[in-house]
Amino acid sequence: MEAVPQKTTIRDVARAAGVGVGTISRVLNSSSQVSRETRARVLKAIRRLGFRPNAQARRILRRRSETVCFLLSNRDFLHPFHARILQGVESYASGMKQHVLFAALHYSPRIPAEKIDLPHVLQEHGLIDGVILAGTIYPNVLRRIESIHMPYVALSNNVVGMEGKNQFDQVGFDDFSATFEVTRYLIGEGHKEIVFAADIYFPWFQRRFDGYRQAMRENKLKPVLVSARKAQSFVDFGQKVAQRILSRQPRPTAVVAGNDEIAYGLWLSLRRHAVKVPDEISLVGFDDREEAMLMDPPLSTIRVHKEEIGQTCMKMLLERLHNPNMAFSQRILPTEFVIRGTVRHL
Amino acid sequence: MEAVPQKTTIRDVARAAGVGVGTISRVLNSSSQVSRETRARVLKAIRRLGFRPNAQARRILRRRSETVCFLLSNRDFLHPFHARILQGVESYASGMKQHVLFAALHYSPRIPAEKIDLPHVLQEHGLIDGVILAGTIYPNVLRRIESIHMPYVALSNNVVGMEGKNQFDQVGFDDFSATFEVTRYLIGEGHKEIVFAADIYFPWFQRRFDGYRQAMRENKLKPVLVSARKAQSFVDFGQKVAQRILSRQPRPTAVVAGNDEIAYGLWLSLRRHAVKVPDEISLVGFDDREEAMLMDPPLSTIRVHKEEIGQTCMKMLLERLHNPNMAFSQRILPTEFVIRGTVRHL
DNA sequence: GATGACTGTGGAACTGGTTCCAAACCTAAT
DNA sequence: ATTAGGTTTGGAACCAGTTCCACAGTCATC
Repeated sequence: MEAVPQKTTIRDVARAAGVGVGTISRVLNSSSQVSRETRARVLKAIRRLGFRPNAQARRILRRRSETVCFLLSNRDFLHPFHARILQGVESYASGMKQHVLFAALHYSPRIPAEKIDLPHVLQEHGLIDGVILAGTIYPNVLRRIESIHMPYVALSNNVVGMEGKNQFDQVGFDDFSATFEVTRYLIGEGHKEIVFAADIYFPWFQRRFDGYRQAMRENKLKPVLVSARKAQSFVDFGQKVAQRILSRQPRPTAVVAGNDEIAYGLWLSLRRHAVKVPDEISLVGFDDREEAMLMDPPLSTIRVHKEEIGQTCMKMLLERLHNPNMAFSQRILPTEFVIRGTVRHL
Repeated sequence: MEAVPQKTTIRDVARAAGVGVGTISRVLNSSSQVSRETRARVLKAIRRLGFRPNAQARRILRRRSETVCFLLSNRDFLHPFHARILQGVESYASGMKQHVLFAALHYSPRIPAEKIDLPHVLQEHGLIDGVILAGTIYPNVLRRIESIHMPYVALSNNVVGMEGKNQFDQVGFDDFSATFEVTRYLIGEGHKEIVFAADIYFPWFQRRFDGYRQAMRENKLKPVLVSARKAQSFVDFGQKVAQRILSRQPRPTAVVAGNDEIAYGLWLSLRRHAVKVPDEISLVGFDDREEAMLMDPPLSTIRVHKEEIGQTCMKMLLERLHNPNMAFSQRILPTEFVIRGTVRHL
C-alpha cells in the first residue's frame, strides 16, 4: 500500500506476480484476454508495489498523447469569455480521459505564416494531438498550423478575414440570428427608434449589425449604426457613444449594444445624464457575462453558451482525430435571449 | 523544406546526414561536442526531412515531462482572479520551455484524503512534474497529492484549515497588511466610524479583518464587523449588509469591504438608498478586479498582482523540482493600494 | 617515434511501455 | 486417442529518443 518513490516498472510487477510483461500490459488495458485469477494476482501485485504506469512510454507506441492544446491568440489576458470556453473544453476532455494544455500566442495578422513563432509545445512532435484555437484568429496562423500537419478546431466567431471560407473545422454561435431575434422582440414591444451601437470593424459586430438591420428592414424601420472613434475599451466605447444617441432626433427608445461591455458603458453614461433605463431608453447587450446580471437594473442580453461551445470544440476535435479524412464541418450553436430588467414595453 | 507527414525519426536523419544516431542527439541538445561541419550537415538534413523530434521519447529518459498541472479546486468556474494567475503561470512557464496543463477537481473537505479521486493526469505517472494548486484548498487534498509523491506549490491565501502550518511550498499575498494600511489611510483622511464588511468564516476575510482591527485599535477606534446571513453571492452579501450599515448610530463614514464584489453590492444598494459614494460614505474594496475601475465612481481598492503570483508559483515549483530536498518556503508578495474615486477626505 | 590529452564520432544498450507470434493449455468433436 | 478450435500466456522485438563506452584522429610534449 505504501507507495515506493517511483521507478517500479511493468517488469517489476511481472516478476512480483510471476507472470510475463505482456500479461501486465493486458491487465492495464483491460483487453479481456486474461483469466480471472491471473488478473486478480496482477492487480494485487500492482497495488502492493504502488505501481503507476508511465504514460510517456505508452504514448510513443500509441502515437497519441491524449492531450490537446487550448491556444489563446492575441489576447492580453484570459478574458472571462474564453475562460468559460476553456472550462467547457476541459470538462468534456476529462470525461474522455484527455488532457488540456493551455498556451498563449501573440502574432501580427500581417506577418507571413511561416514566420509565426509557435509555442514550444507545437514545435515539438508528439506532445499534443490537436489544437483548439481561441482568441482572435487570423488566416496566417491557420496556415502555420496546417504547415505542421496539426489538426485543429477554431472558434469561428473569432476568425477574422476568412469570411465564407470553410476549409477547416469550426464551432461558433449565430451572431446574426441573435440580434435579428432581439430586434424583432424590441419592435414587438413597440419600439421604432432602435439604434445599434458597436464598431463594425470587428466581423462579429458586423454580423450582429446585419441581424439587427435585417429585422429593422423587414419592419420598414431605418437601421442606424452609432459608433465612436478612439475608444480605449468597449466600456469606454459605450460611454462615448451615449452622447450621440441622446442627441439624435427623434431620440431613440432602444439600443442594441454590440456586447455587454458596450451596454455597461452606455448605462454608466446614461445614468450620469440622468436618463433612466429602461424608462427612457431600453438596452440590450450581448454575451451574458457574469456582470450583466449584477447591473441595476439587470441587463437583458443574449446568452452565449460558452461551456457548451468549449465542449463542442473538444468533441469535434476528437472526431477529427479519429477520422482524419472526414469533411470539414462547422457547428453553429444557438444563443438565448435572456430577458431581465432593461427593456420596457412601450 | 516541405514537411513530410511525420514519422521521420532520428535514425532517418542519421542515415541522410551520413552520421550516427548519437550525433543527431548531440546536435539536438546542443551539447557542444560536435564539430562545426558535422553540426551544419545534420541541421541541413533535419531541415530537408522536416524532422521534428518526438518529445515523448526524450521524456522517458529524462524522467521529466517539462509540464506542470494548474489544478483548480472546488470552483464552479474559472474565476477571473484565477484566470489571471493561470496566465502568470503560463507566461513564466513558456519562458522556461515548460508546459502548463489545466485541470479541475471537485472534492469535499470532509472526505478522507485517500478517497479523493484525482484527475486522470495525476493518476498516471510521468505526465506532469508538479502541481500548482489554485481554487479552495483543504488539507485532505494536500495529503492526497503528497501520497503520490507529487511536488506542489499552493496559493496560500486559498488554503483553508491549515493556519500556521508550513509544511509545503506556498505563494500568496499579505491580506493583513493590506487592510491594515488601507484602514490607516482612511483614519488619516479623518474617518473614525469605519466598519468592515465580510463573512469571516473564510480565513482570508478573517485575516483582512484582523488587519483592519489592528489599525483601528492602534488608533483607539472601535472595530466593527458587519455581516449577513444566507447571501447568494458576494454581491448579494454586499447588498444585504448595506441596510445594517446605514442603520448604525452614528452612521459609519467609511466601509472596508472584504473584496470588490462585496463593495460592488454595497455600492448598488447605497445607490438605491440614494446614499452618495463617496460624499456620504467612503468605500474600499479588495482584489482590484477589472470591473473595479469601471464602477462610477471608480472603486478604490487593493490591487493583488495576480500574474506575478502565478509567475512566482511557477518559479517556486521549478526550484522545488531542481532541488527536491530544499526546505519548504512561503513567499508573500506585496499588495498595492489603488486610490480611485470612492474615498473622501473628511 | 612514442606517449598522453583531448575532441569528435559510431553504435550498442537502455528507458518503460505495447504488440505480436508462438507455444502451452484446455475443451470438445471426430 | 487424435485432431481441431479456442483461450491464455511468455517474451522478443519494437517505438524514438538518450547515454555511455570504445575507438579514431589530431596535436603537443618528451
